[in-house]
Amino acid sequence: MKIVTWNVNSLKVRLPHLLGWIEHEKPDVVALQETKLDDPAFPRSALEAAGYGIAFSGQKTYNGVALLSRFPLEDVAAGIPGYGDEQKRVLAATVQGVRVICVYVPNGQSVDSDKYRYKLDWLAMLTAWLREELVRHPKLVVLGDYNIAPADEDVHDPKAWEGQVLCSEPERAAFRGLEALGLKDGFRLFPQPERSYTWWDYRMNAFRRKMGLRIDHILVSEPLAARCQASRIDATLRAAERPSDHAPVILELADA
DNA sequence: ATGGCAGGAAGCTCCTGA
Repeated sequence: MKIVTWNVNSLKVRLPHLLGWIEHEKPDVVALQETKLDDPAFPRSALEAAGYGIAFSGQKTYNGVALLSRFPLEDVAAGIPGYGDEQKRVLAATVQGVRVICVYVPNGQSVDSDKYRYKLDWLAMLTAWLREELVRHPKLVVLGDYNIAPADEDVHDPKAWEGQVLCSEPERAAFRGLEALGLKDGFRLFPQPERSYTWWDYRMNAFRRKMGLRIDHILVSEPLAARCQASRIDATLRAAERPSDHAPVILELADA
């Protein structure tokens, strides 16, 4: 099973990119973030015509998550239970016996902002929920835009980013807290090229200058880690016309 | 110290992203 995550930064704008890419890459499961579409505007027919079952939880202008799957999406659920968050950032479904949770972690804006506080609170709620989910669903994948670069090797200029949002120690501690639940960073299960990033600022020719961060991740529970065969970032789309500022991350899982 | 770029909604500018 090939599973991917991609922050599309507007599904309306990126639908042609997505359709072309899934036709070429043929993923089985796709987790999308920042669809920025209210549910009635979701491009349902185009994605169904491409051969995917779909689930989505969207809102106008901001946030919005979706799951596409070539296999049936079962037990679809949006949001973190018991957490009254109006922002559409979480969508879960079971695919082929694997619980798949798509997450769009808050950005945080800057470490001295209210949004940073919200980000850390949100991550604490996510972690508490996933601890329970792992009991119910030992085969668990949590993938999406985490808005956290877990280590200095995930940052093009660690000195410049030290202590900044996306790289700050409390955010990294929250990421380690997820790992402490038994979740593994799927990308790092395999040798990877240096300067592997998933996001590059639109400004200052950051992509061409390889000034990126690795902030999109696919975490897998231990039973699934044993089934992982490969993982990579596909940066080709970042060089396209009107690109998303994020690149897809791909994980290949052996059949059970 | 600031802006750079992009998308969306609104409406001739601002908010958010990361």
